[in-house]
Amino acid sequence: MNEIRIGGLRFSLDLSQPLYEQVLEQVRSSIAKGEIALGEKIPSVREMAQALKINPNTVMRAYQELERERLTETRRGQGTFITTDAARVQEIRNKLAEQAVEQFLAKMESLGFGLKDIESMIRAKGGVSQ
Amino acid sequence: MNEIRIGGLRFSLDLSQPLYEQVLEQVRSSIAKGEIALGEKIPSVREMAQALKINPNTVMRAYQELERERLTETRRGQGTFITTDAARVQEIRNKLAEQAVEQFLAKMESLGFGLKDIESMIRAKGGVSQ
DNA sequence: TAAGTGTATTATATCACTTAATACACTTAA
DNA sequence: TTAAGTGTATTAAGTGATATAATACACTTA
Repeated sequence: MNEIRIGGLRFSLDLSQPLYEQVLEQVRSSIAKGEIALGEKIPSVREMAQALKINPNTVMRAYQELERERLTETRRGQGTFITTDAARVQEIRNKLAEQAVEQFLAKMESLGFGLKDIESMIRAKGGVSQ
Repeated sequence: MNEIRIGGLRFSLDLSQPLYEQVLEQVRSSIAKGEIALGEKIPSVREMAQALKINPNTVMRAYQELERERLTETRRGQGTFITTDAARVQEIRNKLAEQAVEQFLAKMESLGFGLKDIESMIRAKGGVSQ
């Protein structure tokens, strides 16, 4: 539970993956899930770096990718804000989900599992709500 | 379609992932799927390296991991052979599938998707046989 | 004007991965 | 016995991604 809370966001970083990627994915998930409101300001690069105890450049790298995906808008001198474009958020959310599904099905297929197997395994594991 | 065939195995390598990991996973999948018979010999380290145009050390790394997982048995001077332990193969196959399912569900949950959503997306994508 | 933003640059360090070149122990077949 | 083919170990080197550090600049706001 190495969880860090800052500006309405939750982070837990480890060494299993590049830091910038973890920051990117966790902010992105928060946006996709609607845990952080559209138009809201997220912590500044320096603030985030200090809170997560990582280098500002590493945070920058994550923030720049978020902007490239148009999930955030950055205003020089003001800060970084979640986009107000709800459609864009849904677009990204669906794209990421599709990628996850494809990748998952490919993996399962490579192990020789069929659709029926996969469905029953998911139902068995299903600790997911709804 | 950068596919390479050697000793009943199919490989397609790229730069998106460590080479030794790709070799490992692709041999492992072939075993799990039963595409290569139990007890069968797989190409020698040097032979495989030459065919895939990679370094013998890189192949070694993959082969050693396969042996650690007890999916292969190596006999000095003779070669590397698929295990004859069918139960072990199923064990690994199921373990990998469980991991894939867990990781997938975690990812989907992080995007705010529930079980129903997931099931319908899988049915929609389902290009998998059976 | 001062403090807080995003941004860019240069340098350095570390680590995983890969290749290369050799060498050794073992097995098998000629 | 010998030669060729196995797995295995070692040492060295190069490369690229990642992360840090230090600094500077442009912009905005109070």
